[in-house]
Amino acid sequence: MVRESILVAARDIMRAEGVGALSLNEVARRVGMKPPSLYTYFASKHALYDELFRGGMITYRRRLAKLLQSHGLTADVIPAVIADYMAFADENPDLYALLFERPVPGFVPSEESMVEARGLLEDGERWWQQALDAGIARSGLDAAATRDLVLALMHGLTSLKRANEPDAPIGSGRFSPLIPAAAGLIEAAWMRQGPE
Amino acid sequence: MVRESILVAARDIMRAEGVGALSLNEVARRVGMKPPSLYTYFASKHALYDELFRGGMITYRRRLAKLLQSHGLTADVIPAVIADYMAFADENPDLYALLFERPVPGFVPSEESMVEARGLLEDGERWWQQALDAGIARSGLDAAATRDLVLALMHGLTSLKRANEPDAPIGSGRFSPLIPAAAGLIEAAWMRQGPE
DNA sequence: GTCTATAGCTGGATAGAC
DNA sequence: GTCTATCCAGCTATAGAC
Repeated sequence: MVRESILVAARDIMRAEGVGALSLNEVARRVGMKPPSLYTYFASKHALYDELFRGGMITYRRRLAKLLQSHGLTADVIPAVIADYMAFADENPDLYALLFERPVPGFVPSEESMVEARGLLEDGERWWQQALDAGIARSGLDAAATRDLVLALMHGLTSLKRANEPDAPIGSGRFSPLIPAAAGLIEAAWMRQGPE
Repeated sequence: MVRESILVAARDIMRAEGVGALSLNEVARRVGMKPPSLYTYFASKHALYDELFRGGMITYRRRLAKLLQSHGLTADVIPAVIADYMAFADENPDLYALLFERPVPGFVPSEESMVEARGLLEDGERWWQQALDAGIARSGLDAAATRDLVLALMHGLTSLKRANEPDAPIGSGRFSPLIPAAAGLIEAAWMRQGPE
């Protein structure tokens, strides 16, 4: 599909040069077209960004759901959730930046895309709600706040890793080895077993 | 000073349009010059970025040192450190992005600037080393890793706040109200008083 | 130190032929 | 659906007059 090859070329550019460096001229060059022909497939550069944004959200949302479907959200799965977020960022640095760092001045996702973004947040809230209801976790916060604090921790590790040592393999470097300790923070504070 | 007014104009643009949207043409317009005249003061656009990077690092480094000089790094000062990082980002979104998110493709800070960046990291390591040596904190990690994990937490909260609700006043919104809970995580896991 | 002039390149997007 | 031609604009940076 031509459409697909355009998206692939766009992602290649974003990965190599940065999300903000996407250029339709360069996309056209790579897919062997002249720039005006792209407008048959996308109404504008922002429409292309938007499609990648929505597709990326859907991809990560499914990926996270798959990771949690078997276990539910328990203490022992938290390191895997954090590691998977970091792995998603390493495997898809273009999508990670586009979805979670908003680096394109003036790009605002469409309402259709925001539905997916909100869905991801709602998924997270639901999982934490179940964990809190089941007594697996006692954070003293509501489910949304619990989700946000864990999100901050995993996003912080990942964002710093991307900015400071993007090419460090997972398992080495300053940040990915901290994942167990990060999960340990949550566990020690919220998931200690024993009497209340 | 002309030099100073150029830097101010550059920051205004970065704040309004995004760090990547800085343009020497626009800077010249704002300071009432023609673009070539800027080259009397800065060798290139990257040199301008670099000056802002180094100045921003020095500013934040001093700010953090001032915050910690009286107390040292104790459990009760951690919320203030996190809140101050977030406040620095809200007050200087241009510098925050430039220093801690590396959003400019191709911009690499000069060695002179990296001295400051490394200095900030070393300061942080030193403070945690003192806290660990004094028995104030027991993280089970070395000082550098302890610093990095706390940094991830405060950077995550701040980065998400900037991306998702940049205009929320501190005290409202999804993220800044989580600062006490974030500090509580650290405290509960590492700074619990009492027998080992 | 500031200017004009200009090189040289990039970009997004549209009109209209085929 | 793809193209040529084109518009209009932006940009960094340099040469050289004043």
